[in-house]
Amino acid sequence: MFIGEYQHSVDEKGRLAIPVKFRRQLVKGAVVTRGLDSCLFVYTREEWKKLAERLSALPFSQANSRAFARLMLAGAMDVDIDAQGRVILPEYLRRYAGIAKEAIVAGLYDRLEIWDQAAWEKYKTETERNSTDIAEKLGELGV
Amino acid sequence: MFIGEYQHSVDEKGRLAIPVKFRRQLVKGAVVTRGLDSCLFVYTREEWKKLAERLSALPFSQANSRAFARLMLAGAMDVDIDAQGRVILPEYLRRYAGIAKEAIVAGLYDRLEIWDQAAWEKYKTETERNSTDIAEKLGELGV
DNA sequence: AGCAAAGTGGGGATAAGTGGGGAAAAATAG
DNA sequence: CTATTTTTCCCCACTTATCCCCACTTTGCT
Repeated sequence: MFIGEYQHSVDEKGRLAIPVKFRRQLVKGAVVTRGLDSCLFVYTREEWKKLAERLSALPFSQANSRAFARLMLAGAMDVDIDAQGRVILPEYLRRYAGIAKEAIVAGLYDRLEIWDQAAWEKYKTETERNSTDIAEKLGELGV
Repeated sequence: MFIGEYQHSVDEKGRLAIPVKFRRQLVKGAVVTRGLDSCLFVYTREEWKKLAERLSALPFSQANSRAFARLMLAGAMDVDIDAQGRVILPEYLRRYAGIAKEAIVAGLYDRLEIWDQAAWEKYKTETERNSTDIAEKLGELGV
């Protein structure tokens, strides 16, 4: 399970260090995808497989499920961790998440999220300002 | 398992390099056919066999399922990977997909798709605009 | 303060991507 | 049936990108 928030830099080759705490769970490989709110999601291979199977099971005769599966599956990239504990983020994913130099790696229980640092700060302050509203909505969900 | 999105060029002889990550699964040969949304589908021989059987089992009485089966079955072409990891795309398939010079090879779990680069970009931006409800769809999948 | 472990950057070897030439095979005409 | 042309396939070579390894820096702990 992934918990915590870490700041790391992305070098010129697009490499990003995975925090030590998360490495052991990802040595068998990870899958990085376009996530929501302009960040990237990182899943273990097993977690990803479950998701991909559900996506590929969507009827391919229907235009919108075809489109959805294409975005998710083609947008994904499976990556390996090098000897220094880093992964290479493909250029198109960095561009999608607007990751320049400094990135945030956050653990969200069953996945990691990778954010551009500035975007993360912005998102956090906005969310904190709205936190009472969000709390009310969570209440509606029975939490 | 095919995932990810790769850009490759088609040379004057109609040859297209298969991304390294996909080659091992296709060394035994592949089948390229006309796909949906003006792209080409690529299956392993085994996957193609399963699909072809399902297609030929479609109700013969319905005009549109007949047309669909014809599109895919009649357009299919058996291709081999050369020593450089490339396949030759027949002229009629390149014309069908509008592939000029730059092509995109996308992994969609159990098949590859080959797109003309410009067509792919266009399709993606249009789809992204229409799927602000990605979150909802992910929710439906239980993610 | 010193040691160890993690983070970061870069250089060199190796593999992948791409284009083109030539041999073998096939097709067509004489 | 043979000769010439065309097409297909295989191999070579150059360029570019990827991967692997080494080394320095920083951080945290004893």
